[in-house]
Amino acid sequence: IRGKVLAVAIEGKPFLTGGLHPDIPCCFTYKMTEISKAYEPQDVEEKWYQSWLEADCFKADTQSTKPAFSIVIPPPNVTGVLHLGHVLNNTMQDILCRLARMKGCEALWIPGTDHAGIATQTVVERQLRKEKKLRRRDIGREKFLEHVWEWKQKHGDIIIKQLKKLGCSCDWSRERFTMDEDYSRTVIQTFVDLYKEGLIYRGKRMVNWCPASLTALSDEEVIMKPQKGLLYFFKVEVAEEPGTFLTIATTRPETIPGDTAIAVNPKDPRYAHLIGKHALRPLPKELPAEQRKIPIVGDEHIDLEFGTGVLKVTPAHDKADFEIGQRHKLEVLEIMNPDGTLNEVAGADLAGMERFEARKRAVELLGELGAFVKEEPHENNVGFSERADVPIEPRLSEQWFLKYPKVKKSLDAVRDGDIKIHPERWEKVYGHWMENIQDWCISRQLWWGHRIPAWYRKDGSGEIYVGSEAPADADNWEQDSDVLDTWFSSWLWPFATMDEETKKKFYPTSVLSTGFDILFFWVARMIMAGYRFTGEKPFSHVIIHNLIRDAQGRKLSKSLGNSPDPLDLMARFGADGVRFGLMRIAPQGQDLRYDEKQIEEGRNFANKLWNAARFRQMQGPSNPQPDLSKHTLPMDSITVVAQFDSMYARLRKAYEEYRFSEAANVLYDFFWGDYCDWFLEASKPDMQGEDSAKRAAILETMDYVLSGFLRLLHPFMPHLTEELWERLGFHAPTHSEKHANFLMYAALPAEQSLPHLSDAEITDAVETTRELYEAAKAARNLRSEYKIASNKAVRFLLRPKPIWKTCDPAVFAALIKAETIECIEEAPSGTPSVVTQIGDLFLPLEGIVDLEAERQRLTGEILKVEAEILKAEAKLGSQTFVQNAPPAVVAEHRQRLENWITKRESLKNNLETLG
RNA sequence: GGGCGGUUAGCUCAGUGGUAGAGCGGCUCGUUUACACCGAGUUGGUCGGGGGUUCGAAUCCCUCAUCGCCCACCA
Repeated sequence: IRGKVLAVAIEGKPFLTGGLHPDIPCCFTYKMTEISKAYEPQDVEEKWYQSWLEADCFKADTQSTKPAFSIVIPPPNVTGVLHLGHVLNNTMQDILCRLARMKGCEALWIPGTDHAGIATQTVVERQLRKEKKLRRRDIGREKFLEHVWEWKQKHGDIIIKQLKKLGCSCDWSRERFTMDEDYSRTVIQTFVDLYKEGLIYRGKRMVNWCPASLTALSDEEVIMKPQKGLLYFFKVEVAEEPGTFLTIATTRPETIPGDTAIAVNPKDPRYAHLIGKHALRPLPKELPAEQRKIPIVGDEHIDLEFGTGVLKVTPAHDKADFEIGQRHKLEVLEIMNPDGTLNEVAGADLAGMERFEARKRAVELLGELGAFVKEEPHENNVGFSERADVPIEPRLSEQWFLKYPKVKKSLDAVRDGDIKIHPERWEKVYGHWMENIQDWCISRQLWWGHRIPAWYRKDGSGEIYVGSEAPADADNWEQDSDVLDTWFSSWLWPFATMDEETKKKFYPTSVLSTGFDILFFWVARMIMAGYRFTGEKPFSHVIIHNLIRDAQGRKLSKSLGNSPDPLDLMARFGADGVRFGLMRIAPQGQDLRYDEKQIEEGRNFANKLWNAARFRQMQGPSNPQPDLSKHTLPMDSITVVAQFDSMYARLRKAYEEYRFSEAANVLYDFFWGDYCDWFLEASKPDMQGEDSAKRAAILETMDYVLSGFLRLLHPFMPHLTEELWERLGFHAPTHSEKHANFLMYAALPAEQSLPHLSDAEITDAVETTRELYEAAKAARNLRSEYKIASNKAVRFLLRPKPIWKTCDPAVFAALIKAETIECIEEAPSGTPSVVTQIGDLFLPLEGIVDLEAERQRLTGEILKVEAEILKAEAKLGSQTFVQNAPPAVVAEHRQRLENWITKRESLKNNLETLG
């Protein structure tokens, strides 16, 4: 189209009227689409995710010559559905990956899921019981596992689909599952290697037994909870001294039949003389006294202060007692079945009873025997099974254990900064755990998992075979029925997910992002596995984020019903809105309180950006690759670009420290405040103005800032920015020729936007603009004082200072909604005024002004200013300050004082003219 | 019992030595052609208490209080 464009209409409705001057010939072709006023994310997000997938944007190339950046996803449970914690964690990872691509790295993000032994098995068992009234033992191992696999096929990719909705740029072609064939082979081989090295051994030890899941658990899977219970006191007779009784305090009277000693501290004067004698255990009562006779031993570990200072020792059912038993070679008497019921050893009265029932019964029995003394309320810590949420039972059983490899190396790696944990304080926690590390019980009495590659000879010879394949004469052997702890597979995750080629390019990985709750379960173990099996660290940086809590500070949980569904949030606010909203409040090192308001803010910001882009689009086509050096930039443009640069600098710093909320806030504040509230508002008059060069310069500025901002924001809000990038038609140097059209591969903007201007020119513009904007605020304040409607244009008078000469009156007028600004030399009498750095502003409102009120307002101002002056004078009057403070600080105070004094003079002057 | 972290506006939190900040909420005004998922203005704080270092402390040190978390075999 060549000619004069007066207006543009779409379907008969005027669309582009205000933006073009009728006398300016235009030459452009412009594909116009009507843009809706509010951003509607759903279609946009779906569309772009598909486009990225179709163009293979997430696929990492092992042959690439670009520097590598890699992350492995903390594999969510295959049973899982997305919760807010996943959203937080995976958004962070996505941001880092997308940023890396824009920095010119070859980024790989490996996704996958974890088979989650107990969790998955429990879910499937429950379903089986509900739907088919079957228990797993009814159908046998093989059939049961078929059910689990079936279930996994059906539900296993739910969480993966949800991650896609969130916009995660994982390389889905490399999705892994901890029970994949390759992966399983690695797990088994690992076991075999460690066994051969002597680090894995089998032994009968005290383990944490879960009577509900019927399996052993690692120490990490046990959660200590304070419980209100009772401390029971009962007495036992000393066998050698009939009539002498010892009173014992215990929380677990039901284990009395399992007691094989009484222990006292040898330093305890009350009891020391009894050491070596015997006591008569009251239960089971049917046993003859001779069989109830147990030794009284002396042990340093007995606390003289607690209870009566006499401890009953139950080596089979208490960890500490077991150790005392070891020290004194005590008999180990098991009185409990795996499911937590008492067995016949406990005696006829208790046999078959559930453990808590048995406790009550035992107390009754003691009473009947006259051995019961008293009970007291007592609070103690009881270990609960993390999964089943029932008290665990310390139990002696035959299990497989791992002596951790490379402990020292792993400790040093973090201590020496080879692996950095963010925030740093977690390094201490890590160090503490590593220093007190205990052998890891790795066998689980479950079916769902990697079966332990150990075979026992059927002939009872006790011969054990451990290997990655079954022994040749398999018929003579029986495989161990247990499986490995899930974490025994996940600790290999960073490298077991990679083939040789991938490892060469992408291992060690760059960053690992996870919650602090699995620092020991997973992170520490991965480090040790990394050093042991690859000879290298598995990752260089660990980002630890904290828990999301609700507005009341409670943990988010299904049972409390306070756990919002991220899919619902994404449907209502858009994935980008959820991502951004959450990132803005995701500080490190502290739990974050979630409130839907914050997600709403994310959505609002998306809408703000959408409309700012829409505003630009209405002014005509944008320059795909804006170039500021071709224009004479007005002051406001220089300022906003300088603000963009300093925002970008702060953003880089925030990224360096992995401070995502800082990064999000920096982006938010610049765009909403500097760009929209000030720059866009200031530039509006020039959009309709006569000066085409100026208009072009401003449009170029908008293009420059938008193009840069979209790139910087992209990692946080990938869909929306990609959409606007296309709509505005921007181009930038790309890091992938194949994906040149995608914002997601665009190079980041230059760090210096105005290299053609001198520092002085920039500082000058920024300073002047700041004064002008400050003055605008003061003027708006004055309008508001006099209740002038914000849409009403009024006349202002200005007694200018020299700086006014460099300001654009039209801009100022627009900012303060002035009909005219008339420059004057003398303060007019009887007129409300405000004192600013660009001059004294007067608001002539004849007849409306309450002079007395205005006088009071000005007097109040003067008082405030005088207080400031006094403060400043006191400061500068202090010799110690002037002598000791840095000269720059002193100069700053001097300048401040001068400004206050000038202001006071002006105010006084204006007050006088009121009459 | 050991360790770590928090305590700043009504709420959620920034702010690591130089004039106490943001968002939300509250209140007032406004539908002006980017945006009511909006704009303008305004109201909120002796920075948990006490002591110390310093010319100067929300910021560094000590101490107390309080809340939260992690670790630990007082039965």
